[in-house]
Amino acid sequence: MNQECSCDKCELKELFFHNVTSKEIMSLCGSRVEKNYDKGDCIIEQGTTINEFIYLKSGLVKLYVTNTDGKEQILSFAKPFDFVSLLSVFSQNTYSYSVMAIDESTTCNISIHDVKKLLQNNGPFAMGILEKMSKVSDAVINESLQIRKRNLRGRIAYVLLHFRNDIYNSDYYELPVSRKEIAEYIGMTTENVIRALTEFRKDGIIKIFGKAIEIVSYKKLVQISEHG
Amino acid sequence: MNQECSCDKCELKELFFHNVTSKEIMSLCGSRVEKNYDKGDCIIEQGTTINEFIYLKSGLVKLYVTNTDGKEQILSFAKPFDFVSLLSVFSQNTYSYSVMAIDESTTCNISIHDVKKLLQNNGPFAMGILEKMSKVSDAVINESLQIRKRNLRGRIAYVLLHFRNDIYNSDYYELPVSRKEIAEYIGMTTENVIRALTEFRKDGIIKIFGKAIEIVSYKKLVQISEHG
DNA sequence: ACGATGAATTGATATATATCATAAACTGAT
DNA sequence: ATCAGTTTATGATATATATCAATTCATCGT
Repeated sequence: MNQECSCDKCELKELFFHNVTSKEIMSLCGSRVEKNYDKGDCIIEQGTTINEFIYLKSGLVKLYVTNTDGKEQILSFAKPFDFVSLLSVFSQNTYSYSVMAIDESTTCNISIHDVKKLLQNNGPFAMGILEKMSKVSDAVINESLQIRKRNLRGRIAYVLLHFRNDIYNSDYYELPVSRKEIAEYIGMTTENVIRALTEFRKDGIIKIFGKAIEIVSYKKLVQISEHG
Repeated sequence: MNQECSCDKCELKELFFHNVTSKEIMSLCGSRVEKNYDKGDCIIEQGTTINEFIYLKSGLVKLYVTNTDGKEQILSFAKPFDFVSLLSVFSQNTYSYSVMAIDESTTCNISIHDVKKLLQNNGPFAMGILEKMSKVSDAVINESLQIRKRNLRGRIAYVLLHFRNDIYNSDYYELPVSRKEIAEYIGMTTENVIRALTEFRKDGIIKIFGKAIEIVSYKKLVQISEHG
């Protein structure tokens, strides 16, 4: 809460606002708050009022919407340096999706009012935000298209590669999500997610130890992702 | 090309940039070009360099990507006041999707360089763009989620209602797209799109005269859209 | 250590959707 | 008016996915 301001040392600063001087960033410091979340903690709840601009300093989160029938659809997984409260911030008063930590996470929260004030007065800062926002939206939309054009096996391969390449950079990793959550992400049933994983295991493409995955044949996984 | 500048009279101006003075908009006028397109004309081709900021003054367009296997996925339909070259403009050098007129359309094109220059110097203008961009991205993402959670019948009902409510504001309208394009939009086959339409017709929910659709029972269509 | 709850798994079956084949209706160019 | 190509339409069949049921496995709190 009242921590010593350390924004000028923040390793995230330049990534976001590479056109903005240290001094300008510092001006946000007064209202800046860091928050820690455990796995499973809710960071943003769909429907609540937006009054902070939130980005992820460390950890991993899922963005999802809850439908009227109670079912959840996962929009995207966000990793550090991704703005978490990005998509709706400038167009709506309330969040149209929820965000939950799927790993221990730290966010940096800034009063939306202060961000807007800075935007008005600082062109390069505005450009930085626009660029980042454009990138994040693009990524979410592209992800959705990628998933939609694949069948079950292709979708599972795509997800495994997504974690491999975009999150963990390793052929061995712990899935940060349940089979059910993978199902909610790719729009298929939990049972079929499990069946596809089992198939891949039986074909020697991956090894499975509970939540841990080892990619044995990266090549085959890419092929399945691309051609079903 | 060299038309008399009439931006101050442009009815679109205030919708986009309600915080920006007439004078500021005028500063863009030098590089502003209007272009007309016939139905079927390509406005933006996926992969080409982005050097203009394009928005739709009148008409109707489809945004789509062409996959490596030649198949097309329709992202969204855009109507006047929607930015057409929006999503990638600030994050990429080339378009990641194509835009085609599906009705006679007019666009207003502004040099992207000039827009960026104005953004740097004009906070309220930047805020206006941010808001609009946020809204458009939100809409595209939401559309995708809406479609994904429905089955064939629900998707068709959703699409018919989309044209009804968001584009034509009438229970009777001419579909601006082929059955194949509807299929590319909702991610199902052309045959099944046709079958669903036929079913609705046989059930007395809609009437079909070629491309023309008459919604007979709005209520039932909503019900199908919501509960399959 | 215990039971309780939810997660992962597997199989049998039902359902939805895709594919393939065919034909009629429509469209545009000559 | 005619032909070629495309769109719309319909049926038969194959395939993919969902649903339902039952079981094991893991995890959490008392």
